[in-house]
Amino acid sequence: MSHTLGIRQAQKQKTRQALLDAALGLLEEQSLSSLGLREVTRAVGVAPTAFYRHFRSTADLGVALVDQALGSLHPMIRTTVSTADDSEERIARAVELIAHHVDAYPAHVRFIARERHGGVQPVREAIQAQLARFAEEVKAELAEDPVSAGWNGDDLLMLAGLYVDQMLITASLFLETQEAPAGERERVTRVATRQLRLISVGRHHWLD
Amino acid sequence: MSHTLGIRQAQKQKTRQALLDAALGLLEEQSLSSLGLREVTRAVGVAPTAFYRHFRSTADLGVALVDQALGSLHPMIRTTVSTADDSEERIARAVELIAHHVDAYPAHVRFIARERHGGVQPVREAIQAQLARFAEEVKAELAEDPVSAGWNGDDLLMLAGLYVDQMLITASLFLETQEAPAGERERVTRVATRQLRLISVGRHHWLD
DNA sequence: TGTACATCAGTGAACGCGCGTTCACTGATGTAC
DNA sequence: TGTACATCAGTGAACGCGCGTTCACTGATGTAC
Repeated sequence: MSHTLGIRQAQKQKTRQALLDAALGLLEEQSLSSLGLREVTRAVGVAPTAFYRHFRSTADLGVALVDQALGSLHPMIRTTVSTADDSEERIARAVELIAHHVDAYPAHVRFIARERHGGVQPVREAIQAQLARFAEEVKAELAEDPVSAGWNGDDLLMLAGLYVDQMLITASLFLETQEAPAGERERVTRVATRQLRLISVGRHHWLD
Repeated sequence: MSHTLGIRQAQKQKTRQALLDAALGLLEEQSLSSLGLREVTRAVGVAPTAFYRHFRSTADLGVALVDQALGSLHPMIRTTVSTADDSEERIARAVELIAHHVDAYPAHVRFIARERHGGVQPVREAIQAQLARFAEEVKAELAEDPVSAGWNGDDLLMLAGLYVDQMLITASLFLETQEAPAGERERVTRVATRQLRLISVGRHHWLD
């Protein structure tokens, strides 16, 4: 049996998660920079002072959100990249994976896209650090592909970064289609597919 | 002689521009979503109520900032794209152009990168609309290049979007190097150059 | 050119409100014996 | 198992403060004659 939390700790974690969830919800319509501690506690239904039992500030809460949001993006990016090598079919499946992830965790995607260049430094840095880790992982995965024979490390990392950025851009575009007329989603799918294809073509002819 | 403003209108425009400039400065450390009207007027040295003579709200001011910021990005993107076709030299010059633009207008670049996915809807929409216009322009420019012979319109627009996004990402990376150890700038230059090169390679073999 | 009136960018006082933070507290949970 | 004490997540009152917005105002600039 794994470690079981006491009643007290379990309740504390539950409240903490409720604060994180409420914050994520409130961040659909504003930036972390303007998120108020009282807003968050009000949404959860606890006293404002309870906030301090879990976080020093909303910036601190933001850093915690980065881990949760990128924890969910992590498997998506890994799967997408290992899928998106070259064949038409596999690229199409990769784009579908991104679309499904946006459907499953829209608030996470929005949070990362918004705060990646947002006004709260510690959060920005946490996101950059995690994305850099992702790029390293993608690089390692690319390195095992036969297409990468003859590539040096810098170029592999460059390509990995291109994939990670491209995935975030595409995810962000899918997010916008949630409140857009039907058909927009298909358009985004087509554009994203062709962009991945162009990168794939460049990759195959890199050493020509 | 061009139209000369009266003293009153000239002074009004001066104050308006002072408000825009002050806001842009304050936005280096926060998002528009948390920018206060009183902060801005305090920085300029006018009464809070003077703000309403120029803007309905900080969101309204943000939309005005979009025009100014993208007005400065406009020539940069045009020149970069018309430069970045294929040859090694021209790609290198395009990346230099981006770096110089970031040096010249760091606050504009930061503002666009931050608010493109930021928490203020009208500003987000204004940025998306302008970037879409840029992509159309880039598409028109690409269409005249012999390399684009045989390309359909959708694919040209897809490539144009890829260039625009890539430029913003690169500009944003250069921005970060302003407070980073020397050498970071060279690293960003090298990575950006190779990413443009990979896109260029993909472009040349697109119809293979 | 001079005069009388209109315009309107910027003022300053006042308002009600929600903010972040402090503090001493309560009462359920945890621990030692 | 039962008792006595310690811990600590969440409370609720209180604070000083800066916010956005209203309003009637002032005085330099603009306009009509």
